[in-house]
Amino acid sequence: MKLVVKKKIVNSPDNIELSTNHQKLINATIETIAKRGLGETTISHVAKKARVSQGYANFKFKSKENLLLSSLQFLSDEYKKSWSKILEDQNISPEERVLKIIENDFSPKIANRNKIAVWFAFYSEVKFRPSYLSICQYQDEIYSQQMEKLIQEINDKNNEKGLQANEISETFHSMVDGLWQRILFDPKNYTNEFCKKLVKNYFKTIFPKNFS
Amino acid sequence: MKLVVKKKIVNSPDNIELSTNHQKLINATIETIAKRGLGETTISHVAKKARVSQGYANFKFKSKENLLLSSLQFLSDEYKKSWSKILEDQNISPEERVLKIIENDFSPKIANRNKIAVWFAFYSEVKFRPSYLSICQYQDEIYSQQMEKLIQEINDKNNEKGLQANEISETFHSMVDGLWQRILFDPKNYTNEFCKKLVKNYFKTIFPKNFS
DNA sequence: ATATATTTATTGAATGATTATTCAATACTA
DNA sequence: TAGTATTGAATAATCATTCAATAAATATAT
Repeated sequence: MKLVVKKKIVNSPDNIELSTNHQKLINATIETIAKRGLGETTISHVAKKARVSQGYANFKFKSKENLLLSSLQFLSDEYKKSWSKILEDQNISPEERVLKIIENDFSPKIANRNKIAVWFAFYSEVKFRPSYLSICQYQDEIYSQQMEKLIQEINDKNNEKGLQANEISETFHSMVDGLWQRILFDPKNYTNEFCKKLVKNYFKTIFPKNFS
Repeated sequence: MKLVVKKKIVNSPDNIELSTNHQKLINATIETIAKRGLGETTISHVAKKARVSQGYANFKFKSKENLLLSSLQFLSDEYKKSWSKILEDQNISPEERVLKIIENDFSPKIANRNKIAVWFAFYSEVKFRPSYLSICQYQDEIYSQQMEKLIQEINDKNNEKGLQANEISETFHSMVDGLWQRILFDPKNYTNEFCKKLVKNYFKTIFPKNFS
């Protein structure tokens, strides 16, 4: 009756057919939220998209809430992995590293309207669900810490403006969050390239010698 | 059975007892979203908080959707009024105007965790409800336009960095949105004063001569 | 190998709770 | 008295969750 596919192969978010049911359901959840919003996301929609029964989805994740939480965790891990790679890369100057982080933050894989809509769906619940908040906070915190360290390195070489690394890092971080929001609201004007340019220009203003 | 209060007096969001039923319901909606989130906001909760019957809330606004929309419009108008006042004020330099706008954007009345949570509740639906999007877009657009004009004035006097007014204005706008988000996530570290400082320092960096 | 037993994975229909919406009945006002 | 404002109980729809039934996979015995 049911299409039988090979199981337990890989987590491949892009190829739903090759994933485990666990991963299929998480991907389907993210796609459903991107398409309909959190409020209109039902177990039934998700199960249909993942090609499993409604009952199974609930059984596998114990509750809808747990499925949503797992999906947020997946998104967060995915993002973290992408910039961790940049930080692990050794032979590279802090300036280049900053530029690569900007490229990553506004790459189409990260900063597209679907993904951002999903992030905002979870953000909007952060005040009411401590479990969502802690995932988002944790991510923010390590990102901020790493970024501050990086900026400190640049600052040590060449700090004309007398600004603290912490301030620059917070400002940068806020800018990125704000620009993501603007991609959601007004993707025509806020293209990924335009956003990158704005952020790069911010660094040029702060460190004219380092970012030409 | 029901407490009778004087009607049709004033729109006073802070004193629910003195408002019209229309305004009472809008205030109650905003308070309920702030307390429980959009997903857990029911007509029944709102009606209870506004001290009217559930049926009446629906009758008055024709639908829940319409009540939510009216509440978003109210929030948007409230914000717009506060900065329009600053723009209308004549005898004032563009620099002072910018500073006043920053003060306003991070005043406790505007940038508190409850209000921001409500904004984010609506933001999260913007991709799926064109009516929400158009209210948010319209607000953003006029804010951006006015801000750009203001920065152009400053730029004309003293543009060391060779940056375009448009770019500075977009950067500023993104920073404000991003900082609001951070007040929601991490109010301990992102106090209103800290946010103001970050934004003011941005202007100092761009226009060192104008913002001392 | 083949048949059978046991365990695990998956289904889908039933349940019960929640909730927007309707509307006839009632209270209030002029 | 007529008209308007407001109620609250009934309705119908939606949905998360449960669970007995079935299918598939694996182990065991022949």
